[in-house]
Amino acid sequence: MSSIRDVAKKANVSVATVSRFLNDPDKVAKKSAESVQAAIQELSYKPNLLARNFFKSRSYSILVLVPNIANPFFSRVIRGIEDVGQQHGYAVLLGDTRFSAQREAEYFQRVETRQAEGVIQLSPHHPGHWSDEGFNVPFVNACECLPDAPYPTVNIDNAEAAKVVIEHLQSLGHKMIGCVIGPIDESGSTPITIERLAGYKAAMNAAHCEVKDEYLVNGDFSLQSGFDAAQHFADLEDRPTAVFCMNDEMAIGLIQGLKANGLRVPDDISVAGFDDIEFARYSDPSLTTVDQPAEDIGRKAMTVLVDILEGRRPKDLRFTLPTELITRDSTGPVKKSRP
Amino acid sequence: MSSIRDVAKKANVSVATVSRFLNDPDKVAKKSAESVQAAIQELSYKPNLLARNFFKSRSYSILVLVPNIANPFFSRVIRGIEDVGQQHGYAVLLGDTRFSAQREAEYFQRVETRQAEGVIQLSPHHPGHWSDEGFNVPFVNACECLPDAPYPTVNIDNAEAAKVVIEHLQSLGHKMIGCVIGPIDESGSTPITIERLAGYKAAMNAAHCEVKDEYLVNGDFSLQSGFDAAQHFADLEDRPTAVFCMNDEMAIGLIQGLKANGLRVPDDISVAGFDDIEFARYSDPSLTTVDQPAEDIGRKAMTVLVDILEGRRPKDLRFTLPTELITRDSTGPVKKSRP
DNA sequence: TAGTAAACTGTAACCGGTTACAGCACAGGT
DNA sequence: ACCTGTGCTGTAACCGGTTACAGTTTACTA
Repeated sequence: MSSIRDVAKKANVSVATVSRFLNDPDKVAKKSAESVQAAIQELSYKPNLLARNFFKSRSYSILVLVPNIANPFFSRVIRGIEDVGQQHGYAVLLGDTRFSAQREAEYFQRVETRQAEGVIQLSPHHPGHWSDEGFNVPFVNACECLPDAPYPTVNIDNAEAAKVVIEHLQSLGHKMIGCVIGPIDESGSTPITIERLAGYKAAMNAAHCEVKDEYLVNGDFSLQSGFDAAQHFADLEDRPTAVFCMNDEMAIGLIQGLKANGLRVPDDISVAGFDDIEFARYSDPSLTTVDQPAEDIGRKAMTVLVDILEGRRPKDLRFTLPTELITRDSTGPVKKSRP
Repeated sequence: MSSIRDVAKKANVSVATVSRFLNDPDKVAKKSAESVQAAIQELSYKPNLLARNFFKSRSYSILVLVPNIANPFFSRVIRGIEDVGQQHGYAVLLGDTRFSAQREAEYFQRVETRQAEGVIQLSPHHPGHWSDEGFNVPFVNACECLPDAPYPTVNIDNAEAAKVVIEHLQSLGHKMIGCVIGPIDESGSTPITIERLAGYKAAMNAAHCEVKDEYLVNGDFSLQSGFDAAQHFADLEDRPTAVFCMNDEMAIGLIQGLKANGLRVPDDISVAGFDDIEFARYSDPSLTTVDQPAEDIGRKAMTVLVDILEGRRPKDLRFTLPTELITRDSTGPVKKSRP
């Protein structure tokens, strides 16, 4: 494998000239440039970035911590991250944490040992949890963020988006509206569940709709948990006429579960989801949901991280991206009476 | 940021001793070990892996090239890769190529410049396409592989799996069986389409079922292309009684499209997919499909690559993992006559 | 033609680990 | 007392780039 010194020898110049040619060709005379170029060709020389990065003490890599890579919403966020990273010459190291704090800590080692320069975390876990120096690590939190985080966050207005969904259901005449929530934790480490729940309750209160305990069902964002929730609602005496699910997977699972219980969507019960994953359009009925700009969230998060890494202070700590209610066929007007 | 020399000074030993302590504590005297340990603690020293990797000329990273990260099947493969990588101390660099040869080439630079030691490619593109030295790069091809590739491949027996699906449909009485195929290219760069098509044709021929041109519809593995294919079948005079789709997304799209055309699944037309993504179980009707061991494919591919990187010759070049037909509700017996 | 600024080039130190090699201390055998 | 082997340690070279600094050439001006 040829090195810069081989090229220098072949081109009859010094290593410094070769290095300069590679980094800023304008700095070397035309004649030198030509012979260096020729030597590089001939030896099919490729600079060893391990050496360059070592000297510069930079890895040009960033770490993405994602709780579940198999979730199509996160995949899209990662695609956005990746795209901006590639444009700026940063590689993306993938860390699928599977909701395990231990795995998070393992991956975080990469940053402490300089293999990654910064972190984008798609969960709300604070880097301070992993190491004393956590706070100094270039860090951006996306998707699920604590509202008072001391580092940049990129997400949406979850409460507002949930409120818009509930208001949509209310505009169709629904008053008894259930909700399949995400994992919830008193310590406040599950902000999206908490925020979307707050939006749900705010809209319910504003319209003087009662939020009965039995309207709330715990889920874990999986298809199965949505399916299971259907049984609960089907068994209720005073069944809600509409159910808001905190993501599309649970909504799709719920719809199948309701059908399995002989209930029709939206005739007997309307269902709304959240995220607008691609499958939402192709569920039966197609799913009313909230479009999150997943790729844009990723792009923004990476853009902010690149800014930090290149020494530009981001103007802001809070980046809130717009959402859009996508009305499809899973929500419809409430039926006055049941047959 | 403290270096190994700082630790050596504080512990009153040489840098060599510190290095030895870090790499093989048994090699240093107990007394030295203790004082080095204490110094490391005190300075909260973390070895700079950029330096270590540079000296060893290793990056302990591998590159995964994936045509579409948003596809849940690929996500699962990546999860398997990642898992084994983490176990062996390798980081996973993600390269979402979006089917672009140019992006593939850009990512491949990472290998040429030593930022990644090897490549797992989930498409059938030969590394020789990117660079003259491509052949020497530790390389494993998974998921979609050329049958005569000179490098290790990890996948399933696509022809056999497709044959099993068709035989299942035939056992239900179907003779007119359509097929929504993947992208196809005469140059042989689309092996899964070609192989699954071969399996389909083999089973059809074996049962003396005619394969009419109009039974074959082009798709691109997207939900939308499945949806669009429905129109074609709905318009046919001699409509097939069953359709095999080369992946689950197209099957789910097809089912929705058929319903939109007033056809019932499976009563009017049976539909089978391929991959057994999580959504297959929750489509309506639930989807008969072929389970691919996605995570295992990823695990095996990474295991083979690690073997190569650590100098162990893999025993084999071909790794074929088992598939399983999952019979659900989207396929049913053919109806003798239509109303 | 000399003088000076600008353009270019080369030497060698440097980054922070690893490791070959030589050296030292000590135990045990003769 | 001497030799040998074992266990541990330190010195310094090394990996392949980058770059400060000094030196040389070229171009232009007076």
